[in-house]
Amino acid sequence: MSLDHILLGLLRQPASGYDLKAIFDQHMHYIWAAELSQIYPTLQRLEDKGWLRSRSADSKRGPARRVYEITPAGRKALREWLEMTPQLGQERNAALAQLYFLSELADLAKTERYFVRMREQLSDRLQALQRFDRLWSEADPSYPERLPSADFHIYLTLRKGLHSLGGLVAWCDESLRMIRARAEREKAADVRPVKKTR
Amino acid sequence: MSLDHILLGLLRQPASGYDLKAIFDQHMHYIWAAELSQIYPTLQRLEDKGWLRSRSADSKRGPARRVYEITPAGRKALREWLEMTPQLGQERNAALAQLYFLSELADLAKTERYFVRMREQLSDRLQALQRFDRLWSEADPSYPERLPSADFHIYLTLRKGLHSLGGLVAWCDESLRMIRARAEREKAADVRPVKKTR
DNA sequence: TATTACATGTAAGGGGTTACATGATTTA
DNA sequence: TAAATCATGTAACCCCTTACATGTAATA
Repeated sequence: MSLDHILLGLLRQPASGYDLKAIFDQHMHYIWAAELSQIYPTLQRLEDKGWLRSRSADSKRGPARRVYEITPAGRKALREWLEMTPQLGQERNAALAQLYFLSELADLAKTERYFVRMREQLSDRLQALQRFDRLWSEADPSYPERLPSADFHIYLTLRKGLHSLGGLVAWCDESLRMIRARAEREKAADVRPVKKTR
Repeated sequence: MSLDHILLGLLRQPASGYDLKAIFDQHMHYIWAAELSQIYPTLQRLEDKGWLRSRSADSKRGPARRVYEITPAGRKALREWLEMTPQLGQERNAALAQLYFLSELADLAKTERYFVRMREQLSDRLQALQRFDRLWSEADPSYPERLPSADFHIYLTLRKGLHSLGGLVAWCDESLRMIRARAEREKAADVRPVKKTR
């Protein structure tokens, strides 16, 4: 049901399916992903439901655009969703599941590689958010304390990304320290007995 | 594909579908969720594929248990999955989407309520993890530095939970401070003009 | 001339949830 | 005697992804 309500939220401003895809990719990628093949039928369904209305508009190239907009009934549904308690979903973290079983490989160097890669991916994302944060703060004198309400709420979602990615990068660093200390101990425990038994 | 490999990982120890459900709920809830209605057909499919084998075993009450176990081919598939780069999925965070649009309600008290509830849910989870962490550390003298390899990897997944939940609770606290400061300013800006225009 | 961007869709299939069906044994 | 636990499964449905179909206009 979440995609429905996200589309309602975005369609407080009129937009086509194609436009919405661009918004998902450019501005909401750290919150929700959606493909065009899911967006188009969802828009039709929401229009059938009376939560959206659409009109045809011509485009410069390609077929005519279908531009959707929220209706009063849609706005009511959106507000009801927003009044709900925060919708925390179940965890489904494949990367964490890999780590859970990674001792199967019986090779600490593989675990170290896992964290090196993980850290790279996370810190790329973190740096992108930090860059966005910096550009915003430089461009907008009201940032962050006196932002208009809509921007302030978006700013809070940005802070979430910075906090949780920051925490995860710190986790990687801590883990790498522990893994390397363990590797040292393994090496020491491995070499000495061999020498002794010779 | 992740559930397949998680089941392979768990079935290095023999277990029935019913047992696996209990493991998901009790030990893997912060990593992955699965329902019995998904587990049973998946086990059959993995057996057809040659990654699992099963035998019938009688139970004290209810129908006979079907106990599954990984095969050498399954272990190969598991290891290949573990060698893959960490499988970070796309974000799909409904609660964050709610916050993104929450200015629609035009009521900072609603935003404050959102964070109060969010903080409750997160700190419940955090406290459960902290409690588990504490009990483990008290029960196991090898904790955490000299844990056996399998336990050490599970410990690292636990640290992830502590880091990211800790970061999120800090985010809630920071947000609540900012929201309350904003509410103060709103009140000040609201009351004075009214008095003036009278 | 080939690729990219614009623009809308359908079809097939995978992954997951909710509800239903069945029935024995233990506990309250 | 009713409820909870043990135990296995099927059916219908929803959400999402990948692949396919179609065509125009600008850009490299």
